[in-house]
Amino acid sequence: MHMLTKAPKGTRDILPDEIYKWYFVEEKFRQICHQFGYHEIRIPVFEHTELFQRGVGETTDIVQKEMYTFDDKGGRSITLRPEGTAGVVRSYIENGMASWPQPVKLFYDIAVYRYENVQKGRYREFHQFGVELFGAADPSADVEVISMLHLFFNRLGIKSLALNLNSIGCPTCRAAYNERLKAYLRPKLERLCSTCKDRYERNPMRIIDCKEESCRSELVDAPALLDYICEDCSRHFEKVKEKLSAMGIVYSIDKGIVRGLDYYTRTVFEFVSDTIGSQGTVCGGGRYDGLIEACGGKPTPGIGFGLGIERLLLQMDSQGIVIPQPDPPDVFIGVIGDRAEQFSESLALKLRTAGITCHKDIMGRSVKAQMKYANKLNARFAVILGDSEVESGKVELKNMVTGEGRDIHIDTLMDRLLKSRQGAV
RNA sequence: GUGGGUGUAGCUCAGUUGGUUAGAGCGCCAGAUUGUGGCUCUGGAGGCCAUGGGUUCGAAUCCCAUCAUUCACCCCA
Repeated sequence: MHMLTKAPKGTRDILPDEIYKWYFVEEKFRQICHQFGYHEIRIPVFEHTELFQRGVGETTDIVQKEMYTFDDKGGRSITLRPEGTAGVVRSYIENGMASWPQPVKLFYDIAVYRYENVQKGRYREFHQFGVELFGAADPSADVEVISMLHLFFNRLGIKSLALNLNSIGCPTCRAAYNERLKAYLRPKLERLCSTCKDRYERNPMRIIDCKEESCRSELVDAPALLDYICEDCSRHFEKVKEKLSAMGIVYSIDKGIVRGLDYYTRTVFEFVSDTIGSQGTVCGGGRYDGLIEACGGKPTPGIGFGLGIERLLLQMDSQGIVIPQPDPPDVFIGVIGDRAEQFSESLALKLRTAGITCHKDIMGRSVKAQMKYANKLNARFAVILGDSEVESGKVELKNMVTGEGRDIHIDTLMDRLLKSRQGAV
């Protein structure tokens, strides 16, 4: 197939026969956000490249090799957003949200862009729900965010996502840990892979995450960050766990969660599926108490998550969750002849004005073809308008499910259609 | 960036040891006597057999390359 008629790698069309699923989860997400006090923010698709370099982190894969970056005609370096947090943080600072009533709770529903090789559940353009909560340092904030996700998944009927939890400490205890880790690794340094040698200086913590067999074997008794976090961080984490348990939210500790973004602090978490392929992380999030300051704002605690919509839908599909399909059209108006054509156009407008979903023939087809079309549309009723109907004012209102027809006066059509929605035909 | 699988109609797929004009089902359009859908029947449209080379008298079929797609590694949502 030619390039001209082929969507770029990693992108896809969401067609009408699928879009109702998107509407459904989007609506559920909006609902729950409003219930938890979040307001929607819409941010640009692109930002200055420096924002992501700073806000996501220079050592991350996202910044090092996955960004869609280009120079605009004014010579500025621009990048398509690879995630939502950085843009929202920028907006928080730019719009002086520090002087809004605290905490500031925002949510978004966006497309994001990463140059990666595609596979199941991974695309170059994909979609995320996300929230960002600014100004609340207390463990209550962590727990509220997680409980919101818990409720969201429950409402969608999703049962089998595992919640994994970790704490990656604060800059202070992490620095101490990094020294400890480096001391552990120093004699083994030569046997680590090349990326890990690089990480050793820049971000040793991420070596823990390396999947290379050679590195893994060197790491078997490496110190785990969670065992070395400072007293404050530890107390914070204990509170989070305690509160989750009190709310009956089941979790497990995964000391391996490091998060790909540099500015995460303390609580990090994931909701993971084992039924949607090897890319099972449906939602990932955590606390980023250093990020706002790093981006030029006043020191402000923050916490949030990103939730992959494609993966969410994959998960629902893998569980056999049926999303309700949109209501079929109320009525199809078939037309024969010029006089009826005029009449039917006015009638259709009148019905539509009253909120009735009404389709009519605009192809000039035979009655038979029009009825076939009405059937494909799944219309609940059909009427045919010809000269005799226009003259007499009587039409046959045909129930397309039962096949029964009944003669009615055209002036009562609207009323009957409205009533039929309540089950009375 | 690295591996494996797959490329034939809008979709799902047949296509024999290489042998005339490449098929089916679904979908689309039209018809089966007057102005009525679903079931059935008939007909029609729709293919550079991914692309480019090669082998051969002859290639959808065999070989090579490229591209696309898909799964996986890595990483992440």
